[in-house]
Order: sequence, then structure tokens, then C-alpha cells
Amino acid sequence: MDTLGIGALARRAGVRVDTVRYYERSGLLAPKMRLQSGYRRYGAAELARLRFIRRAQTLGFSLKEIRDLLALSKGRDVARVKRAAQGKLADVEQRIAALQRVRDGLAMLIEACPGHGDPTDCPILKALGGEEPQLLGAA
Amino acid sequence: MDTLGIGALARRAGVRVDTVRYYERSGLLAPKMRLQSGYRRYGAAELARLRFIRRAQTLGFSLKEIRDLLALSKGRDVARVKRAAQGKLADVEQRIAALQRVRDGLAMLIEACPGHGDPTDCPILKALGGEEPQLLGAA
DNA sequence: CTACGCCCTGGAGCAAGGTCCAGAGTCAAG
DNA sequence: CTTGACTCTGGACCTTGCTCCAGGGCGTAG
Repeated sequence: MDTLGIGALARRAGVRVDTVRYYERSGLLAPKMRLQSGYRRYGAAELARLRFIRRAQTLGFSLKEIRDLLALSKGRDVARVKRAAQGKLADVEQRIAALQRVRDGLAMLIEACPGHGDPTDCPILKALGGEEPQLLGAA
Repeated sequence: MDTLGIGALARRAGVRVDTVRYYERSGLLAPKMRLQSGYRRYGAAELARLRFIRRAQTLGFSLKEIRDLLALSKGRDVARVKRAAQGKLADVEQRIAALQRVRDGLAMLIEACPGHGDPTDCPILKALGGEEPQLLGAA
């Protein structure tokens, strides 16, 4: 057989067996087939899908969002798929922009901080404790 | 008085009263003072801090991380504060880089998708369902 | 046949981050 | 003083994303 049991699949994707079953319950990943015994069998497509799920997760997509993304692959409406992808893109771009503002704020503070001396001279502490914590950008 | 009750504070920060109390329990935000009745009173600094917490959260910082960030403002060791900020900066930069890879992958797929016609021609669907879902970058 | 390691289902438990009572006290306007 | 809006505490409950049993079957090497 070139199919995998749940344990082998889990090992190859770096997740636990329970997690695979949890994803199945959550409608994210169904086995390719079952043996008469009820044992799940997975193929290469399932392994790829599982790895996709994990990568998406580490980037901050919730399981629900991932389910939505994956559901698109069953849609026959190409235009809708494209629109959904564009929406996701806008989403990602907003997150990037927000994080860049954080980064710039942090970088400025770090540069302005002497790294020694009187705490009241440290701009980082001022930004964190003060009246206007601009660290994360206005509003 | 120019102090706020918990309800007014919550309204101005766009959170629920229960959330403010939850943050207090979690060691994130203490009232400026209490009335004899036990009522909490907050000043401008507390409102700023609450808004800071919310902004940090929307950018993916956990309450624990935020607590760490805020705790720095009480530290007298400027060098340590600076190192902590640098660590957080590296963190943020990694997240940005990861998201940029997602963005680039998505953008490429969207550009390659005609937006109509045969679903089997749509690269987005291929990337999602196929053998090598490169959408989120390799490994 | 006996082990030993997988696999099954169902359900409990956990951490984070809230959210929502119940029952009782407080405050401010009229 | 009465009313209605607020606030208090304590604890239960919810969602997400797992993680870990218990109490069984399966499967293959020796």
C-alpha cells in the first residue's frame, strides 16, 4: 500500500494522532478511505492538506478560516474563489501594515534608548507607562 | 471628578465592563482608586493603558505578553528593558516576514487566475487542493 | 498462539480570553 | 424618598484548539 495509517500521517506532518482526529471532527481533513476494521487510510493529498493546515495556522489563520479556504476548492465558481482569495489578501495586507507600525515604533524607541542610566530617560518606559502609549500607533 | 467609573471607562475603550474586571483579575489594569463603596475609579492613564492593551491584542500579542511588556515600565533596569524590546522587535519582524510570504503567494495565485472558465484552470484551486499546496510557502 | 504496537470511539480535561448571571449595595435625578 | 441606572462579588459557562484517558479491537512477527 502507498497509503498511510493515522500514526504515520501524523508523524510526517509533525502533529499528534489526536490532532488529526480532531481536524476530522472539525471538518478539515477526511481520510481517503477506511478499512473494514474502521482504520483510517490517508494518501499524499491528505498529507499535503494537513501540512497546509499547519502552515496556515502558524500564520494566524483560525481553523474556521482555513476551513473556508479549503472549502473553496470544492466550489465550481471560479469567480467566487478569486474574490475570496482577494479578500484574504486584503486581510493579510492589513495585518502586515499594522505589524509594520509596531515594528517602526519599537525600532524608534530602541534607538532612542541609551540602554543605561536613569529610567526616567528611557523612551521605552515612557511610551509604555505614560499618558500616550504610542508604541502601537495612534487609534 | 475627572475620574471614570468602570462603565464609562469600558465604553470609551470599546470593551465590556466584565472585560475590564477580567483584566484586573489578570493583573493587567488596576483602578486608580476605589470609593468607600468599593466602586472602581479610573483616570486618563488607565484609559490609555486599556487602549494599549486592546491594540496590542489585535496585533496578536497574548495577554501574558502584554503583561510582560507593561511590567517593564516598573523595572529600574534600563538595559533589561531595552533587551526585552529588542526581543519583541525580532519577534514582530519574523511575523511580518511570514505574512509577506503568504501575501506574495496569494498575490501570485490571484494574478494567475483568469476569474472565469474551467475550475481545473484555476491556480488557486490547484494550490489549495493539489499535491503541493505552495500557497503558504514551502516548509 | 502470544505479544506488542497500532488503531477505534466517546468523553473528560485544559488554557486562554472572555461573557453572563444572581443577589445585593450605591448614586443621582426628580 | 423613590426610581432606574450602575456597581459590587463570586462563580458558572462558552469557544477554540487541542490533549489525554479508558476500554476495547486489529495485525504481524516470532
